[in-house]
Amino acid sequence: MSRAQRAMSEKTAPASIEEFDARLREISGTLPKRLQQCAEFVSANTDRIAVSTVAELAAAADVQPSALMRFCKMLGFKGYSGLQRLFRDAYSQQWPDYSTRLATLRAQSDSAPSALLAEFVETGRLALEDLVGNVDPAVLDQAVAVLAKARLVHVAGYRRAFPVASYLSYAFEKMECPSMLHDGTGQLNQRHSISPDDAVIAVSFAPYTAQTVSLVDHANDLGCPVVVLTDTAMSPFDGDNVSVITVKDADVAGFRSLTSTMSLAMTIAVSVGRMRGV
Amino acid sequence: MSRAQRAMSEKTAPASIEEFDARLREISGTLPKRLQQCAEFVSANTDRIAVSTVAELAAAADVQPSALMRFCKMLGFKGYSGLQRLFRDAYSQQWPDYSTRLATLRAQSDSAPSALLAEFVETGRLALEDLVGNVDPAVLDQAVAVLAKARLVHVAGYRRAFPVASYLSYAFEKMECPSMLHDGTGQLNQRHSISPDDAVIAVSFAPYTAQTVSLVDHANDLGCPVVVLTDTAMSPFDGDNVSVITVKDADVAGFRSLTSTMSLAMTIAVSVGRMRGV
DNA sequence: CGCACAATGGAATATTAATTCCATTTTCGA
DNA sequence: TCGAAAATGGAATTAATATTCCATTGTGCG
Repeated sequence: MSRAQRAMSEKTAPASIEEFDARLREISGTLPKRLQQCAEFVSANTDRIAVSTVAELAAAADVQPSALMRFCKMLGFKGYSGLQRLFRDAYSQQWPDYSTRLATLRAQSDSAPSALLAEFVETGRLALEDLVGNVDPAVLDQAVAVLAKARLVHVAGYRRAFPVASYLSYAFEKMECPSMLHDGTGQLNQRHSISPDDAVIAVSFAPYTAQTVSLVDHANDLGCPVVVLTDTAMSPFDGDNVSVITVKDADVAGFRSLTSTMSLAMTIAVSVGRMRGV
Repeated sequence: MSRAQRAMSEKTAPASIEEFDARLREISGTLPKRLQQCAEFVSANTDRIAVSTVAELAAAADVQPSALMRFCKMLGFKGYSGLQRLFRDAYSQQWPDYSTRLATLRAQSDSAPSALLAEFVETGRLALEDLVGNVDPAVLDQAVAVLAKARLVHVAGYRRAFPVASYLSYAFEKMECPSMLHDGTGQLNQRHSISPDDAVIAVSFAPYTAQTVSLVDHANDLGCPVVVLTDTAMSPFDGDNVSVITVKDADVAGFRSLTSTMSLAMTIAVSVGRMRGV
């Protein structure tokens, strides 16, 4: 066993990305050539660790798998799997398993409201961070353009999507964009007010309210462009004139936090307002 | 081999996330129970696919690994590895950390909407962080206790506070708590339905809608306890039976992001529901 | 009601990937 | 320049993981 290896074996494995970075900086420079090569490649490609095998990473770094193994041990890990676990967890711990976490929450039946608040806040924060990485600017631009061109914007969203719809409607009103909220009051069917010159923005989450689905289909059949904000790719919204934007908004205690959807909705509304204002 | 499985085997595997989504939508609904369960879980947790083993994903979706394998084949993949490869390849694009992605989004000078989205997200995130530190658990507990004791909860909030009020109303309905949304439809004045056995939760931001202020005063005069969610300590809500919770929700482009208020409102609603459920 | 076929769970097997081992090469001090 | 220790590459071994298979359960139809 080499001097360097002996030196590391006393150390314990990094427990976070920060510790990993620190350790890397600490040993960098004291390493033999091939291991230095590993260090450089790894620190420049941390994103690949979670999704690559040793063989792949070794090939990409132009070293032998065994060199990478030695490098991992140098950092204090038991092997490559240890290093990989760190990066996989860092990525997916962002979206913890809510079924299990909910169980824990329910278990502490005396759970104070403030614990629940923390849960909502944390979920909302992660949802927002996720939103930034998952929205395609091109799709967003296109949605805004479509809505800005419309003579009248129809806003639809029922049940838990209704708060978003109503805020959209408020924003459009404030910016003096002609819009109409399909609120379902009195079970009146307002869809006959939709014309091909208009546009529709619909918000809907699983289980997709039948009324929303049929409204979207109706508009699509008329040749009226539709923008849908929804939760998963499994949504039943489809058609030549329909563009779908998916937002992941995790549930807490059975209720969607709506933070991401709200932020996205406001972005669209304000952008439309600005574009029309010009 | 089942009919469904035969049908898929002719198809070729999705080559992109978009194709994957399309295929998922296509077969969804025609699937047997367990495979539908896979479809739902997978489409709601696409981010986990790249970093999980079949066993892990199956456990999280609460199905057998073999069910997940059948599901993969249904989509046209040769096995789980095929599906995983698709997501691993797409993984690195969304890896740069939050602040990097945010900066990228902001910098898209050709696209005003994405810069605005970055703004909304960042503001919302800060507001959420602020919220946890600034809400007094004791006040929160007291508010929950008051609402949980009520025979009927009146929910009020107009204009930009209305989305919050309507979501509160939705949550109460779902949890089977008797509640009434004062929505102002037809300018009808619903305040005479308030009795001293009830409680009111009102949401209002500057400039405080007169209707909300007078409703709160009315309830207070009746001896009916009131919880107000508002923005500053300067709000005109006051009275022996009134407890005020302030939430700081920053503006972007003239519009409140509502993320904090929504999170707080949901916390209260769920806590009330739980307390009543006992 | 019972038959046939589809769906499912779980264990057995095959495949792939991680890890170790050792022979060979390189480095460095005497 | 030689020898010893360190470093390295690549194959062999071991562990983990994906995949298949089959017995059992559920379901719809005659």
